[in-house]
Amino acid sequence: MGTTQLESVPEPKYWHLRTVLTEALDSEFAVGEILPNERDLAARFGVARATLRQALEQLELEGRLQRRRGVGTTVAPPRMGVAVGTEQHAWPGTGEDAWQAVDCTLAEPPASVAEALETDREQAVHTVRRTRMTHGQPVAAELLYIPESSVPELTAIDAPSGAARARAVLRELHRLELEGSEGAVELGSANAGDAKELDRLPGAPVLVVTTRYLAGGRTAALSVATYRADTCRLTFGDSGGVEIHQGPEQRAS
Amino acid sequence: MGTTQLESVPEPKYWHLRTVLTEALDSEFAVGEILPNERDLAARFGVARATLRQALEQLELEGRLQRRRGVGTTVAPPRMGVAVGTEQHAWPGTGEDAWQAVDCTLAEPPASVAEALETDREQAVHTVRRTRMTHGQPVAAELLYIPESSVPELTAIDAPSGAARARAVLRELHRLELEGSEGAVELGSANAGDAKELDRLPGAPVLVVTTRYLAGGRTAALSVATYRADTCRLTFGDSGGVEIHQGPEQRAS
DNA sequence: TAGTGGTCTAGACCACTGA
DNA sequence: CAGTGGTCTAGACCACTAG
Repeated sequence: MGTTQLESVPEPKYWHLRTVLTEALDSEFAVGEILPNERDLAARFGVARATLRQALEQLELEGRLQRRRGVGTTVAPPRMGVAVGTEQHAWPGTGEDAWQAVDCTLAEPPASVAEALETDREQAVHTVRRTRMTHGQPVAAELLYIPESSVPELTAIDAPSGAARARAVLRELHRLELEGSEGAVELGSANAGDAKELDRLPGAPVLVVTTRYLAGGRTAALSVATYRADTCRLTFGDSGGVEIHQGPEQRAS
Repeated sequence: MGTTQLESVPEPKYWHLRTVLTEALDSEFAVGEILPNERDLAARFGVARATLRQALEQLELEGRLQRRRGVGTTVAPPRMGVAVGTEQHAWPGTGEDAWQAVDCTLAEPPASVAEALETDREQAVHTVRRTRMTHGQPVAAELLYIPESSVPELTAIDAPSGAARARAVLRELHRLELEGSEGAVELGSANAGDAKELDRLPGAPVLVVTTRYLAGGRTAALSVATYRADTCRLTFGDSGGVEIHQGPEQRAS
């Protein structure tokens, strides 16, 4: 006899579980604390492990939990506010932001990048790979595409590749007068390369920030940065941004 | 279809499946086309249905697929660019944006909202609920919190609630001189209410845009808008934003 | 009513971490 | 090594949509 309650609109078990766990996290657990393992939790709630995991995945997506294979599930700290708006009027790599140049290559870009850059497909571009650290943790991996024509003085630079060359390219880019920028934010999933740099598994949810930098009436550079969606809150505008934590469910009927 | 041997780092089946399906979507399917059902697809690839679903979930998260219960899985169109940056210097509800007022109530706010508004907890706020439509589809649900002190002339307005009152509150709000705004974007999951307005299931991934509007040296209004992460690309800056579609996997080792 | 995606189960094995 | 989360299976039933 299964129908014991559930009113007229039966709620999925994993969703109800998410609510229960959310309340438990708010009231009974401290940041960094380790939860019981999945098998114990599933038994305690009387559900299959897969169902329990579905609830944990939700909470991880919301930045409430952090799961590490071989270690356990811990209560995550509030998301870090990461400024991306103040850079809208500054070249990448200026200021004291915590970007760290990793590598730089010169090659033909993917077709989609060439299109966005409005260059010929054969036009080579410098591809600078950078990592952004905040509070000692990697929060973003970026690919910066700079057409050769944006930094013509660089063709004869010494360093063939590596971080030194990346910094040289940025230095040269900053000689241009930035006229403006525009960008977009969307949800994506980390590919193998980004996942490794962000210390996550492939497929982890990321916020993809695409920015086009304008100078000399053209697109002088294009940035595609992937931010860890579980740990980051992207802030725009003058100060650090607003921090709102959704309270308990609104509007139950 | 050579046996691309899995080297020392075996790739999960669902991840490999995601790659294969991505390539198939790029080359063999048109937008809106219906895929074979999950049971057939799973059999075709020789995996369990749950594994196949894990791959489909990834693709849905990336905005490549759209799944509807009772109907099927279809190829999703490219994400819509939705401007949120140009509003940074305009009050909500001005301009020709496709917001539609739904309701308005006057009550004490949740604690987290009161804190962000920098008001006393007992200070009542107008809560305006709006929906944003683009291309005939709902893309965002918003809760706009306006302290009573921001629109004092409104205390004696006629309409007690409903869309009419919502519009009246906005009208009154626009009499203030906007001094600036700041905001943040983060990943969240739709609660029951937002999910219904966005035509999604609870837990669906959303981009939560929190904006604080400044006027008279105070926070005059606070907006919490949830955008459908599967169909929306949030654009900032002057024009429509950059559109980059990640090509095939980079950097296989 | 037939067919779809959504939920759930009870197992199994694997990859990784840390003692 | 023992214990953790990650992957995978082969089923089952349910909620929803459309003809």
